[in-house]
Amino acid sequence: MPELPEVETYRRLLDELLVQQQLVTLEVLDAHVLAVPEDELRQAVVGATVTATHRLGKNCFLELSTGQVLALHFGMTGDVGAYRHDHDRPRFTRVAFHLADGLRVAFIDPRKFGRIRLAGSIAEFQRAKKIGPDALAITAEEMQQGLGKKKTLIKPALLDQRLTAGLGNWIVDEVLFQAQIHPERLANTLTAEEFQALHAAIQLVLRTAIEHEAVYRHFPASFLIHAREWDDSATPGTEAHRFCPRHPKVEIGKHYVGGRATYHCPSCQLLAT
DNA sequence: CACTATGTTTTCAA
DNA sequence: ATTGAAAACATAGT
Repeated sequence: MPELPEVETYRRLLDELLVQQQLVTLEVLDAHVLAVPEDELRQAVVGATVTATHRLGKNCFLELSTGQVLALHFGMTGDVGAYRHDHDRPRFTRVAFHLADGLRVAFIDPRKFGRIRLAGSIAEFQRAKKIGPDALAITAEEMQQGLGKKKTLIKPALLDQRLTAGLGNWIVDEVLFQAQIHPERLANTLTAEEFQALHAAIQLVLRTAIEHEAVYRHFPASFLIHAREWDDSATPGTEAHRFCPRHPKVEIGKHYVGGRATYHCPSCQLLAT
């Protein structure tokens, strides 16, 4: 589930567990998630101390005492865990960083779309990956400048990490719902007021999600996310509710925009201006 | 078995 | 240079 709020939550955990700790062993259980040769990574990591953590969009960085930076991307299913003994190792742990006191920090990723990279600096990584300003840092004016020129639908534009980094599929739907903008509006037809509303919605959604450590079922009832199917029947009281939080009689629609499943309220989010 | 999935990257076309 | 559609990646869950 790693969009910006999840990655920020992971970063906070990694910060607590790793900062000022020395990495003594690199355990690679599945090299598929490594985007650098294993030996090179081991050489960079073993013996180094983590001096700080950072986040940019959906990327988390571990700054090493050597000056190098470990860049973690969690793909679609990445997660972070901690354990002390092999028999407690989380399922789907692909890489583990061992600390001097025995704690092991796991990079977990069932579907293996996540990647661990090495970079000289965050700035270098950002340039190489063409990552835009973080979604929590970007201003409404910058958004208007970046997205306002795009002759594409607003939803794919918001998902484009080069324009603003950190928004993923469900967050974009939530943001567009909160800003009451239809996902298929052309980006270059949005007004300054609409960019202001988008910016405010991004702040609201991201801050709320981080506050709840990205546990969706704890989000306010005013959020569209409850119409998604994930947290359904398993726990009583968490069934997907199919109606708009603002229009109890209007069913949330599901269709595909830019190839991605998209939920929106046909009453709040109109195509015509 | 059929189908979906929170993300990115590539490829091919218009 | 843009934009878009589709496929690919690897696998779990329903």
